[in-house]
Amino acid sequence: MNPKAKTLEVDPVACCSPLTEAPLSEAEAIELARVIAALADPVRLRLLSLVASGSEVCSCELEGPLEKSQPTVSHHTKVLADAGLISGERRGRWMWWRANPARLAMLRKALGG
Amino acid sequence: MNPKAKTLEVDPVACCSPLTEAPLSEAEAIELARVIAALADPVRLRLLSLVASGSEVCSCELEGPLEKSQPTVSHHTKVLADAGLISGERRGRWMWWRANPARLAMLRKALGG
DNA sequence: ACAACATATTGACAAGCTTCAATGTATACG
DNA sequence: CGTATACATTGAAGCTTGTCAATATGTTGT
Repeated sequence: MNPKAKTLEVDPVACCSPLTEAPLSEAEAIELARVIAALADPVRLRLLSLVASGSEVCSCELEGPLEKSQPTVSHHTKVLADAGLISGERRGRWMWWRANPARLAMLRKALGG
Repeated sequence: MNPKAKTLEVDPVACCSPLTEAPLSEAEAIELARVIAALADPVRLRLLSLVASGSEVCSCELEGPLEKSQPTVSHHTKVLADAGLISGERRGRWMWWRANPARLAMLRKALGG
């Protein structure tokens, strides 16, 4: 449909069997690493925790707590959204972000859950 | 004791409350990101899955499956060990690696488990 | 002591990442 | 329409990372 859509181009809730059970294939490892890399940054971890511990957060409410510039916040929300960890919805001038719990659950399962 | 010891300089089983429950502090986020960054690489994910799905694996058994040079494998084992995710023991000429399940459990918990 | 082997370290390079200023795009309100 | 607001994109600087050749360290057996 949309050839440019990068968000959620892969299954959001299943990636690979727990890495404690069987060796990962190279393809599985690449896909999993892409999601994990989205979390391998302190600013994005805090951003996600702000979004996930609330119900909905708009971008304008993130610059303050994160102490980062507006382009930097926009960049990080994009990385997290491309990894399927958050989803954004535009309402008026504001972008409202919410966490995707299933995606985090997938990660925990891949990590041996 | 050993001022050079980088491995496990932090609590291996507790880092921070689940990021779905409360916003992370900056210090918690930095610490957590350091561990997650160790997993944000396809080669290290496959390495860890090889170690964790077996009981014990020696470095010499990793170069083949990973298709990486010996220094590269050594680098990756060091990164994972510094993050507390695996532990190595030298027996004779060989380094034997095993996974630290508690460390993975800590990660899953921090990710909302 | 010497040679062979397994692993660690160093140094170097390419690639990627984080950050922000500047600019672009889209929405809302007079 | 024009202006203000919220967010996205671009481009560039500085830093980090993954990789391997070369080399060093440590261990085993002769």
